[in-house]
Amino acid sequence: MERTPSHPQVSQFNLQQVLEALVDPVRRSIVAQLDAADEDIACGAFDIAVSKSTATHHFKVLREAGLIRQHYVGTSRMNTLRRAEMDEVFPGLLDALTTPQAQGR
Amino acid sequence: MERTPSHPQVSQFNLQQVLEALVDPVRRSIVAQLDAADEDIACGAFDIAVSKSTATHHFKVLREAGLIRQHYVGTSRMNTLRRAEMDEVFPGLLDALTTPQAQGR
DNA sequence: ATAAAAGTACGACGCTCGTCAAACTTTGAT
DNA sequence: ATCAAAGTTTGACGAGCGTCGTACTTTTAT
Repeated sequence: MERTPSHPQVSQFNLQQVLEALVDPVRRSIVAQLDAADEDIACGAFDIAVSKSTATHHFKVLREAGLIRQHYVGTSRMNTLRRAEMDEVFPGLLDALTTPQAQGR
Repeated sequence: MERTPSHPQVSQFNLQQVLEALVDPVRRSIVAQLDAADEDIACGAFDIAVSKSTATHHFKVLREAGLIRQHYVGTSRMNTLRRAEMDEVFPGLLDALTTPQAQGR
């Protein structure tokens, strides 16, 4: 188990990869839950209807796209939305997706 | 050949479908070219590196998602970006993707 | 009338993606 | 020491997507 996963730098953010991450509804739900929360959230604490191994996959895709940052606390892996960094590179993108307007569709 | 294809109404726009349309680089390129132009563009006049049948497929996906409007002029099928309508439903989304900032990544 | 131009429709093919179960690893609690 | 909790890894499977070529349709030009 890799305990210190690599995160891309802001300079490496790539639109194609970010969109591929955000096109999946489960992953978009994860992003929305992180955006709505004001604390980090453990992988197992999300409201998603998939198995643990599938969840691991989704978190990996989000992390590698630069959307979330992960770090361990005990056996739990905590997740943070890299909001400011994403906004810096793709201004307006996360706003457009986390709006209640968009959420409703 | 269907000469009057159906276009979704604004009330039917769906985020999942729009993102699935925009995640493909060829389709995003079509949207970008339409956004940059100030006139309608015929299907055959786009700078895309795929066959005609594949192009037809991409235009269909964009149309059914509500991103473009199509109408015939002779044998040519003209395409228009439904910018205002998209902005109304998903404010900021197209802006975020057509920014030179985002284009460069 | 004939032919060219512009797309469309239809299969078909490969590849990727989301999904899961099972086995494993690491940490923390008893 | 043991055991439970939380994720990860691996391999597999099925579905869907992007792609193409070929045949077809509709319109326009000759």
